[in-house]
Amino acid sequence: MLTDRQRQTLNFIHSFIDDKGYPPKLKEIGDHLGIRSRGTVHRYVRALENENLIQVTTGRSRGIAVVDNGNATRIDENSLPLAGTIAAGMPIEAIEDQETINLNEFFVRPGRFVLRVQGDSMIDDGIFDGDMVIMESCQTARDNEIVVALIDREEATLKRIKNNQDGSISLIPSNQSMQAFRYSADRVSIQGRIVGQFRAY
Amino acid sequence: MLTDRQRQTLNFIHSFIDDKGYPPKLKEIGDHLGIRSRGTVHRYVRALENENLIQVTTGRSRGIAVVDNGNATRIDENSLPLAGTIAAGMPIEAIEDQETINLNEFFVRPGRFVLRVQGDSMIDDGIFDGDMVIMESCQTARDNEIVVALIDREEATLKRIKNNQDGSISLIPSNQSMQAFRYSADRVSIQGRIVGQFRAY
DNA sequence: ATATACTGTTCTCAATCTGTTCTCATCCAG
DNA sequence: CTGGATGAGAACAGATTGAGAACAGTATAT
Repeated sequence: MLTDRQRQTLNFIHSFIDDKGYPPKLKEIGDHLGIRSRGTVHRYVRALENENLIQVTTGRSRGIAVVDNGNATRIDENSLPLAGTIAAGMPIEAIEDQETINLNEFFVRPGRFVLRVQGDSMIDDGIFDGDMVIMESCQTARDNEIVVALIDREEATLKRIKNNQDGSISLIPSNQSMQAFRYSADRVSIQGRIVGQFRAY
Repeated sequence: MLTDRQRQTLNFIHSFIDDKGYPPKLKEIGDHLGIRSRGTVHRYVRALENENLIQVTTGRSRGIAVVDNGNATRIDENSLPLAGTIAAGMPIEAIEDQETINLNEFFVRPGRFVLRVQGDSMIDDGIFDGDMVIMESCQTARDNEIVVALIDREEATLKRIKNNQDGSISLIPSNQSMQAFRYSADRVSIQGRIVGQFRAY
């Protein structure tokens, strides 16, 4: 069973090797963890060796080798590395900072639900046929929000909303070839507003 | 028979381990449940141990291990209810079948990473400026796949790929107002192919 | 090769964190 | 009212963490 610091140490060793192709020195580990004492770092490395997670060649610099045991030594299995923005002129492999993103923590909250989108009424907002949208339950919405609205308690649609001054509500598709519809307020009930969208290829 | 708080404690321990890969500390449990006293949390942990639902290594931090009994009725806190397809004329609230979707299980695999997209070169594929794309590391790609390609080891871009018969490679933006570029194969290295896309509002 | 700087290793000391055990107070159902 | 569930917090022991000294082996420059 690893302590927090031991886990962070192992994590760093792995990503360092992934990144550079060779293992780090004690000082490099310490720099990353904010530890000034090589002795302290060495204690963690020793602990990891005892747990059979790495192998250490005694005495030699960079003498750490990871033990490739099949049962995934990846630390946070539910996170993906955030490799940065694609545009700047940089190889993806040169990912230095180990920022990660956990999709569940990012999107999953009480009161949210997922809908599969059918149709092309929102393609100008990048919501395509077959996409999934993450909605948050709510009863009201501000202008221009994308909401699921139930019309006449029968038909549910995903549209941008506009609360008109006369009290009526316009539901506006994001598709140049479709036109908005206007309903009296009592015919429309908001079911939720969009908080996310995703798609699998 | 568990009390509400005991059940919540057990649920949290399970999902924490699912999520992070290691068990929580008493304080972390308390933070999640809104309990300031480690002593109170400890009482719940002790109760769960007496019910044989977890095992505790006395004295050590994160010394909790789950007991894998089949009759686990726990709620998966990391899932969202899949409310169905939006189009059929049904109120969202009338969700009968509790199909759920777990974003992490859906998208997170070893060798994948996330990129934030900058620019409009893929808007016709519904990939907008600021969106995130989930990529899977790979060296080759088939025609028409969306890939991250590194050009001249300098510039990384997200484009559709086409392997031309003469050995050159075309990188095709999904934007009517932009044009494709063709490169000799040795100038282009594939970094990964798209497997998902998501966006937060 | 030799001197010098660097790196790994072992130890100790001090501060902080964490689990554990208790007691006291509050709230609620029967 | 009584008993059970819940929460706060004090007090303590042991675990965890960080700093740094001291030493030996290794790497590097001259």
